[in-house]
Amino acid sequence: MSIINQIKPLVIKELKNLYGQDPIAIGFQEAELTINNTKPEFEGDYTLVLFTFVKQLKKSPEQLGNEIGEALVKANPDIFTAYNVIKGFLNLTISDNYWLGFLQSNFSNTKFGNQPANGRKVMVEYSSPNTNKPIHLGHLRNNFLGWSVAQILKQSGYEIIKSCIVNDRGIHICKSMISWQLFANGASPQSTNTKGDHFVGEYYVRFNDEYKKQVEELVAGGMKKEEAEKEAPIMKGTHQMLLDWENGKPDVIELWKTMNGWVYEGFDVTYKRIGSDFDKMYYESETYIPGKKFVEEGLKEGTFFKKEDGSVWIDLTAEGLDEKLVLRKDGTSVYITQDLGLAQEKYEDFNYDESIYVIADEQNYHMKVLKLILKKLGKPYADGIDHLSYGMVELPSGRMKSREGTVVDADDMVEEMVNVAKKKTEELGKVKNFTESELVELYDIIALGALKFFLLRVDPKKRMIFNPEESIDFHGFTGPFVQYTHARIKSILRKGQGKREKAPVGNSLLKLEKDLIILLEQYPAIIEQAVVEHNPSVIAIYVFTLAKSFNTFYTEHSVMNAESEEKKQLRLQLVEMTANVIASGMSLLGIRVPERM
RNA sequence: GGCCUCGUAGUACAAUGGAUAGUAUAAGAGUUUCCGAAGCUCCAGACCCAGGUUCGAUUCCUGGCGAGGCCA
Repeated sequence: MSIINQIKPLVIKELKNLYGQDPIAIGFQEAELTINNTKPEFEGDYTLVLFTFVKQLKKSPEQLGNEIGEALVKANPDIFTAYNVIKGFLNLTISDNYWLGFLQSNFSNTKFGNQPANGRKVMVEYSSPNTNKPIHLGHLRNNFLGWSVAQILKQSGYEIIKSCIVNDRGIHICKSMISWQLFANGASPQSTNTKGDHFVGEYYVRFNDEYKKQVEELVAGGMKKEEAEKEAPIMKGTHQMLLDWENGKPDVIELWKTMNGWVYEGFDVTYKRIGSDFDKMYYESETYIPGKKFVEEGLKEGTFFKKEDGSVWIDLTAEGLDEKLVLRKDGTSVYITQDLGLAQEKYEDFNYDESIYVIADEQNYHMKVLKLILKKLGKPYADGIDHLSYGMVELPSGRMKSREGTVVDADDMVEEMVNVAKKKTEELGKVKNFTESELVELYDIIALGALKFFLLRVDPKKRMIFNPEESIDFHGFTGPFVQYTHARIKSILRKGQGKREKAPVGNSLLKLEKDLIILLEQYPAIIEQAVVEHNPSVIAIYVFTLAKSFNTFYTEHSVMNAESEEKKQLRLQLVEMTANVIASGMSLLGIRVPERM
């Protein structure tokens, strides 16, 4: 258990001893105690805020602080060595022996921070691509978030099923298909040497160009715009194709399969490159049918109702929302229909305790409705549904728009980062003895490290801005900074191999040594926070802070030329644990760390 | 029109009902005979506005202004 959580019950205990009442009875809970890191300008490691008690106990903060501080030190000399009170704050100093004991029992544990299996099963649905366009920067945020949250939960003892729902049907897919029929002349990704998803994406764009042209021609011929938009031959063809698809017309199905196949080949390359993987794929072309069945059941059971025109609805006015359409009058499904069916199917497949949906925040309302409907239907899994809502990645000018060609393509982005990594590395000239394949791997590690860190370091809920003019930095609060720190430590450890036997207790810690240990000790609590919040950014921030703290220590104190042999052993342990925790934290973000760079 | 987010240095991001609001970048000044300078040190610079609750509000509440999103 982390030291901060050990302190709380001790404080409660002393309060009880000192003031003769059960503190819980007079309103104190452990959770209400505020204990913070002591600010660097004051003496101490952790600080108890005293204002909370002042009123109930009718004592001045100074008096309270001194009484509690003295009692704590007296009762727990092995933990606390000193205290001081400034204004309403009780600063506590933790004994060096505690920190040293902690270090010695954990420094070589590469699994520090992991938790044993807890028997809970969680599905994480992420990525969820559309088969008519390649993956872009916004999808990358989704992929990295989903993968990382899954990893964080996995290391914390949860059983994880990563799933992906592919949007592979509907009018938009037909647009790409008809465009291919009209313009491709039988071309394929192979014949044009194009990545499959990009190939199909081009025909989707081509559709829109042609459609616009046809509408303009019709309008020029005297037709009204709305009518022209319906009458444009390419659009009529698309609608026909959708009908043919739903009716299973063989040549349409064949084309659909072929073109989706191309897209999947392209996606596979990208997923492999960025490290996304899934345990279970779902396809909307399959889930829309259970969705309809789901609605039928809801009708029978009475939660849904049918209007005169035959459309099916649910009334959510009692919940402060409105009436929501779940099936169109022609019997075709809307988005929510499919999602209802899919939720049911996922539960039947895996019997999960929790189901996390990594979906952009523009779907907040939709997800709220989904959960609400499932709840109204009394589904046992409704409460376990959790929307991990993330903000859009925007350009300085606003949202990315495919029509304006401002979409940042994922493959291009990765490629660009690899080039930058190569250039920067060559400039520094530290990799002369690397083989060609080692270099390729290193550039990949750095490039993806920079990209993932950049997208994960921000609170998922907040939208973030990416400026394509400035390529992602390698200095400061970045992945490569952390990776570099790791490489430096590994360099030290190569020199000090086999020399990390136990250091004697009683060694008094210098400030920068203690700062590092305190941070290391907080790692499990940080992971816990990331688990509760489903938020990888706390890990990114932590790992950066740790790397920074190491760098400060490193310039000030020598490891291999330490003042004494004991100090050297201690620092080797300290540094090894730092490397382990950096590697561990980065792995939770899906980022590899190099031995040398 | 209704509902939901969000307003923190030039820029990009943190944190917190509590001590002087952190970090990075960019700008300025240093730093390499000594374990890796993708580093380190110093120096500047911000809580949208107005009320309210509180011993204490950047944080919670209300209103305004501004940005974004969703619904029909």
